[in-house]
Amino acid sequence: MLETAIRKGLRETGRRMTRTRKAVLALLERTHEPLSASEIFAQLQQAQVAIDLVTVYRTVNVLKELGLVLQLDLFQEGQSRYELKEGRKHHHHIRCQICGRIVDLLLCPLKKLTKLIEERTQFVVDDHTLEFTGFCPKCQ
Amino acid sequence: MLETAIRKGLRETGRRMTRTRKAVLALLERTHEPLSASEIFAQLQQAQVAIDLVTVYRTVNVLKELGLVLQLDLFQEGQSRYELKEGRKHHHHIRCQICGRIVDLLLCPLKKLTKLIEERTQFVVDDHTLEFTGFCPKCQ
DNA sequence: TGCTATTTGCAATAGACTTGCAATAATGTC
DNA sequence: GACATTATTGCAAGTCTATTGCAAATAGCA
Repeated sequence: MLETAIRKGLRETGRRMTRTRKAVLALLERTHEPLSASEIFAQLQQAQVAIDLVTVYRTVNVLKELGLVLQLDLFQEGQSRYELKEGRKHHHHIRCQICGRIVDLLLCPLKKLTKLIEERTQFVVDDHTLEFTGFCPKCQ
Repeated sequence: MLETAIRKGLRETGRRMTRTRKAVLALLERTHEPLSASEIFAQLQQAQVAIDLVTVYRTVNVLKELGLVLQLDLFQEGQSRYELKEGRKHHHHIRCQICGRIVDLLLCPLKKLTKLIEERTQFVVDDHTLEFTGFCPKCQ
C-alpha cells in the first residue's frame, strides 16, 4: 500500500502522516490527471474533507520534496499541476486548448538530444520540460 | 530597418507607433536573451526611458499579437519572457540554475514526434514547449 | 495646427503562491 | 492510555506576476 511507504519517507525526514496528507495522497491516487492546488482544494471540499488551500500548497511541496509527486508547468497555464510519481516512467503531456483535458504521452525522445545539447553548449543538463497543446478528438 | 516593418503591422491593426513601443522594441533588438517584463522595465528605467510596468506588459502583448515577439515560459521560473521573432527559426532554450543565463538551442527535434503524437492520441497538435535547465560551464 | 482615437500612467484588482503565528494534532515515552 | 514534545494546520496578511478601469496625454491624419 502506498500509505505505508510514504509514512516511512515522512518519518525519515522528521515529518508526520496527517489527516490532510492522507486526503491529498488518496485524491492523487484515484485521479488520473495532474491536478492543480486549487483543483485539489475544490475536490477535497466536495468530498467533505476540511482542508485549507494553504495546506494543499504545503502538502504538495512536502510530497515533491520526498520525491513522491511531480510538479508540472503546462504551456501558459499560469499554475502548477501535481501528479503522483509512484513508479511511473518519465513522461510528458498534451493538453486540449478547448476542454483542458490532459493526456499522458508515454514517451520521451530526449536522451540523445540531451547528450547533443551537453556537447554543444558545455552545460550539464539537469532537467527539461516538454509539453504539448492542441485540440482533442472531441473538440476539433 | 525593423521599425518601419513594425509600423506597418501596427497601422494595419489600427495601432500607433509610440515612444514606449519604440523603446521596448529597441531594447529587445539589442538584447540577446529573452527578457521578462520586469527586466524590460528595469533596463528601460536605467536607460532613462520613462515607462510604466503596465505599459511594458501591454506592449509585449501587442507585439505578441502582431507576431513580432515570442512569449516563453521557462521551467518553473514563474514569469514569462519575451524575445524578438524577427526572422528567427523556431528554437528552444537552456537556462543555468545558478546564474540564470539563457542560451538558445538552435534545434527542434519534434517534427516526427508531433506526427507520432497525433497518430497515437488523435489530438491535433498546435504548439509545444521544450525547455532545459542545467548548469552552465562557469557554474559547474 | 487642431481633432479624434489610441495609448499611457496611476491606482486598484486578480490570481497563484508564501509566510508568520497562535492553536491543534501526531508521535514517542512513560 | 495519558502526557509532553514538536510538527502541522488554519487564518490573516503579504508577495509577486499580470490585468483592468479611467482620466490625462499623445500619435496620426486632415
